[in-house]
Amino acid sequence: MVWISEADSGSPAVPVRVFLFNGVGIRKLACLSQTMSDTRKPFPFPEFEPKWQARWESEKTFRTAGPGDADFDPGKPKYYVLDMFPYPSGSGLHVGHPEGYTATDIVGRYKRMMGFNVLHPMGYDSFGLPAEQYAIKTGQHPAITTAANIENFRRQLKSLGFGYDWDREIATTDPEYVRWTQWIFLQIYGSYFCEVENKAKPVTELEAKGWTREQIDEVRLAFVADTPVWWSPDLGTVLANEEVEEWKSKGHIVERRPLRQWMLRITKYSQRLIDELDTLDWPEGIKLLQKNWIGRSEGASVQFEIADFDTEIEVFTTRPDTLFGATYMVLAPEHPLVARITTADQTSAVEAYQKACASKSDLDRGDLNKDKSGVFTGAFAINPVNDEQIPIWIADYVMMGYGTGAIMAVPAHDERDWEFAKRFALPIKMVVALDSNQPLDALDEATPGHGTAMNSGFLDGLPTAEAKAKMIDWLESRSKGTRRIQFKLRDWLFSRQRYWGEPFPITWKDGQHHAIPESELPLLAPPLDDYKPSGTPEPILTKAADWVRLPDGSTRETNTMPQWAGSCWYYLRYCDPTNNGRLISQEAEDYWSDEKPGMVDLYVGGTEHAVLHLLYARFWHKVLYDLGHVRTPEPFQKLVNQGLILGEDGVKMSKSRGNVVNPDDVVSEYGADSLRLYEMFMGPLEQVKPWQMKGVEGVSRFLARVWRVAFEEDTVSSKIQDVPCTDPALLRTVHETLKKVGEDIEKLSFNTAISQMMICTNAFTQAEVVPLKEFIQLLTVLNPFAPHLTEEIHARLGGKTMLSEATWPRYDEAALVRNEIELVVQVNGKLRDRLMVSKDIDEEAAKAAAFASAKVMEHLEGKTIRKIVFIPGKIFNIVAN
RNA sequence: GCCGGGAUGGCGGAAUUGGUAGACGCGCUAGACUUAGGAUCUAGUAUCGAAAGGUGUGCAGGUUCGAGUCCUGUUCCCGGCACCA
Repeated sequence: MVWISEADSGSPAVPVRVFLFNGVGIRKLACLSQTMSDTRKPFPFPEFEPKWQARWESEKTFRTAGPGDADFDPGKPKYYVLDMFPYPSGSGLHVGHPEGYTATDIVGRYKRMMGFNVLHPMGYDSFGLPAEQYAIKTGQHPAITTAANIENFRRQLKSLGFGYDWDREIATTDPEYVRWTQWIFLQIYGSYFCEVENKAKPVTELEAKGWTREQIDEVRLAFVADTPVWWSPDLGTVLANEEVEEWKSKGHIVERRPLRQWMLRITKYSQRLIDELDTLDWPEGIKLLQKNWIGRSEGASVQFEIADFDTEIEVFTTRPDTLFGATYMVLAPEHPLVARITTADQTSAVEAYQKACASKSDLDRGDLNKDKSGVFTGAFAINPVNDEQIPIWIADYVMMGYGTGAIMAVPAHDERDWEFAKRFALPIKMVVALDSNQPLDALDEATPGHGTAMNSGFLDGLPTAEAKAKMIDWLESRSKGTRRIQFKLRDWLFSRQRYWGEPFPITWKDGQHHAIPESELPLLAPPLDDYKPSGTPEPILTKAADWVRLPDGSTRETNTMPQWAGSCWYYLRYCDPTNNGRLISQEAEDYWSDEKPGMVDLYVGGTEHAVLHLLYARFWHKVLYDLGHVRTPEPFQKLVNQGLILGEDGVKMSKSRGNVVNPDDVVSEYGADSLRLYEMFMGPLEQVKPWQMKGVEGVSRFLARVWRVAFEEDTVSSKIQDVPCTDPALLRTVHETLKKVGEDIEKLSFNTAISQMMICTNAFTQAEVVPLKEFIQLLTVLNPFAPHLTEEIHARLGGKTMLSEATWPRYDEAALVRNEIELVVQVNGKLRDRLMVSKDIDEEAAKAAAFASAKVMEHLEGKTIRKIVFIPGKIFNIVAN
């Protein structure tokens, strides 16, 4: 039997059944279609997949009842399973999307069948630079292209049969969504970080204490600062550090320049962002990535006086124990003190060097890793421990952005300082003897390790850890330094000069910024005819003069927020997506949170967001938590990263390589169920794996076999009988399948679950009689994986209800029991025989059976038995020599 | 350079966590049904060997009655960070 449909016509096809048992079929085929391969379907999915999708949609099968809904049952346990929502690009869904989406769909459907109230929503991260670039190219407003792209994504997602609650669909560009993104910004803007309580609090508390407006602006979590930023003249915006590479690789110019920008004080949360990772069920690798990104190091800050100047230089060091070995100092070329301390005869050299550095990016600096460069300022600092005068240099291996932008150089024990000292013939003084007994005078490289202090006055003889502590105490007692913890994490550059983003809900008057009233939210960007970058750092919204100028003489902030803003909190909005009075109702927030630290039970998405989205979202969530708007301290309890799907050639899919697989093509050729199943059967979810079209055919054949167990031609197979299962082996296979599939879904081990269902299907194929009840149990556990096919078979077998609403079948422990097992007999650990024995055979009986085996005796010939190892039910090992 | 992850048949991958290596699928081989097969079904398929049997989880050692799994060293591949003081 073959099904024919006009798969490529784009309209829902009416399938024509043709039986190919004679030549008529082929002639019919030939005239109905140009190429046979396009139209041969082993089961009629082009007919039933859209049918079931339409039914789920019209019956709202996957609608989730929440607090406030009439059918809400507060007694049901909640389960929140979330996908990283897509950026709706013009090229549509990539096969990487359905990988994670199918995984969460299986878990969501499974949890529903297990009796959970499952929240499994979908939406669109629809602001962003690419939409604006496209708008510039085509002259169409980004709202139009974005809407079209969303529509295409929605169609594709629906064609895959995902059980989303479409009533909760959101897009970050929706005005109602923008309202709450801006509202959260105002909460951040209206807060400061209280160091005592280690949390954010409203700035109104400071007002009450009599702080001035200027003082408050200094501590807000959202603030304006002049910082060197990455600016792209042809994109017309600044970029975050992390975005620079991406746009550069697309051929855009990116340069460094100081600009006045909005920043968010994420650095205040550094310690909490590290500590609270421990409460989360995330891959250790991702936790480590975040920890390294935040980059905590413990040490001390030390004050160095400058000879002949009434000023000091502060440095940060993780090795205060090596202070006696500091033989020179280095300032970053941009350090504000450089101009002041440089002596007249060094000025021209210093300025030339500064200029050379300014034209280099950080990346170029990195390339010069090996070759140290620098210039002497002519000034000297005084080492606080021994009052020695040490020269002050400037060099680009010291960066302004970390620590204080100045270091004490200890060339004997730091590789970079060593190279620099060698290059410029600066003194090297050894102050730590390593634990290994190396000769102290034959030093030919830096020794950064721990050891015992030497040449260090009051520290001599102390191991590094103690020497550090003692030195800090010494510095603190003389007010020349303090214990200090330093983080690599920088404050978050939060403003962009683009059009297609949320405007800041801020106005300016007399050089001061003000929040606009909540009642004026959402503040939407005005329509513009021209989004082209002007080549200047002026935000594009500046062009909308009428919008910018307000009647009271104040002006609007013209920067917009970065794309991350919308994705920082979307998981909250899904809980209560249409609430116009609040970000999320108290009841919804309360119900969808539980005792675990993270609100979302399972979050699946790509590794590319390991440090950006996942760090930003945690930060926003913590601010909202501190201010009492949410009751969990973390957003995502369990995180799983799906592995990248490579092209058939084993490399990353890309248009230029021509190895991109379009999900639409797979769906029309093999059906949505085959695509879903294949993506899950490829291998472990987290693993990187190449696409194989032959593999899609393989799972498609499996689904066809399931179909053929039920149907012969187009009638119900005579093998299907509504009788008790009398074959214990078949019954055992079915119950093993019920057990394993459930356990494997819990472990997200979908590939092995599918393999078990294949085994079960093969057993049904070979059985003389297929008991209806057991077959439907298989269909039920297969339903989360292949929902359309299973619903269709179930309905055709007379099922009145939908499998999607079935309860998960429980396996029967009794059906799993085997009376006979295979006992493996080994001689010296090598397999010699397998014996069918009773499942609870004891050692004596096992021994008798083993020694009755000719194969075993053959290998024992001429040997003395030394030992016998018997593992009941598994192994009988004879050790002999 | 530093930090992670990985290496199992021709291919994607299994292996109850120390107990029969290669489940399941792809591919391949042979057969059956066919005018036909890129459909379906049956059997086989790590490797050497005619067989008995030997050898096999990147490589070299070690622990153990027994190692893909644990320990030590090492090579290669992938990802991240990269002068972070």
